[in-house]
Amino acid sequence: MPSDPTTTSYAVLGLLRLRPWTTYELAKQVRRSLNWFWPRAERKLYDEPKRLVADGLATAEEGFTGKRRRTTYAITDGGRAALARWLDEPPAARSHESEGMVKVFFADAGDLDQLRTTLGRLEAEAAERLAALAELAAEAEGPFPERRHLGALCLRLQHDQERAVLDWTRWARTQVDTWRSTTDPGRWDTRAVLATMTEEPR
Amino acid sequence: MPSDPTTTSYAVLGLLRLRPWTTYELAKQVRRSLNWFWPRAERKLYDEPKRLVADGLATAEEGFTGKRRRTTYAITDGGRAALARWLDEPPAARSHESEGMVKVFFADAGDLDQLRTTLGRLEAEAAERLAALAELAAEAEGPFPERRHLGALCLRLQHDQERAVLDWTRWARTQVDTWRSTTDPGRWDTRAVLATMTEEPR
DNA sequence: GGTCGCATACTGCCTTGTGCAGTATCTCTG
DNA sequence: CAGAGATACTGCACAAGGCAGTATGCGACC
Repeated sequence: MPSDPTTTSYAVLGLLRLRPWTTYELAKQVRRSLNWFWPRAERKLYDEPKRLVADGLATAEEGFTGKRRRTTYAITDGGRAALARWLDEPPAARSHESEGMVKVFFADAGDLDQLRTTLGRLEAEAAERLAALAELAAEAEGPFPERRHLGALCLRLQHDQERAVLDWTRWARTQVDTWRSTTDPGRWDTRAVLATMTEEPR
Repeated sequence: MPSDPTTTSYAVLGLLRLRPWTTYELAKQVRRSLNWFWPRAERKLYDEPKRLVADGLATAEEGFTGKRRRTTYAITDGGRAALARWLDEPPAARSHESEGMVKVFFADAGDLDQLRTTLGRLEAEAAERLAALAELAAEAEGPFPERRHLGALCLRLQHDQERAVLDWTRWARTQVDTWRSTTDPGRWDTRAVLATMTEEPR
């Protein structure tokens, strides 16, 4: 017997609820939307629907494009029910991974130029992502116009977070430029920066 | 021959550069600091130093507390060099995981109450994390006062992102409260929300 | 008509990482 | 002197990532 469905199972199930998909289409759709807050390798998205079928949450239909085999997956009533139940459960804690921040944190193992380069790369990344989000927001017609309001809600958060990162990279750059070295911030007022985080509204 | 060190390897190496640690101490230190932008299970942190030793980047010293075995790891010169070289490499892309956002995105599989509950949980989580960050910022003396400026830089970003999430949860709540159902936003102006993301400074 | 490049549609395999259970010993407190 | 919590790990099963490899379909261009 298969173990409990994972969040990734439910994410795929959520898409299957909208319409049937082949795994290839599923993978592309995930890259457009879910990838922002639930990134999963394409490889994984080819395995996941099989598990859903094994659990009775989806069905698989074999088809052909000429000689090429093609599996289309669709949600079942049991899948729809499981999805609705899952919405009630408390979500797992958020998690952020940023190798760039690890490099900033350990910047004192290198020099100021290395730190500036890392900050520049983080800035470029944030700018690119913000541009990609703006493009998504500008699209007049997405594939599911009846779900546009939910997309807008999610896009808004993604955008605000990306904006925060971009603004930070620029601020960090100006701050670091006043340092004497990665180990000596000179007259930089560390305490003042920290204080802004303690004297804030909740 | 072991494969290339991972980001996690370098993260542990970065801490070993500061002083020698036992894995237990290492795990606790990671939870305090790195966990915010490079979260790794405690289990992994027990394996990682062994690989560093195998690669010649660290050394292990067996010790005893009474009868209890205890391994203390320390960085080598090769480790210090590898760490400095690693700082030059472009960092991997950031990645954010939020099961809560997946639930918001697929909220149309459930009702408004479920969506409101999920938003409430996301808000509580963000508030807790923000409070934890404020506490870290308020600490007069951390274990490495000479690295306080780097900690402040990282803390600032973490704080700004958390703030963005908290503000969003509250905004989202007010918006959702005007909806008729999860599938019908009523007079809510989806287009206006999306427009704010396209008409912005870069 | 042919072939080149890109899209479609997967599978295998190895490594990384998570979560949980289990096994000790040490130290402090009442 | 018992019990609770901290210290210090290991084993195992499963989730997930990354890369290479194997096809076929289809449209563009010569």
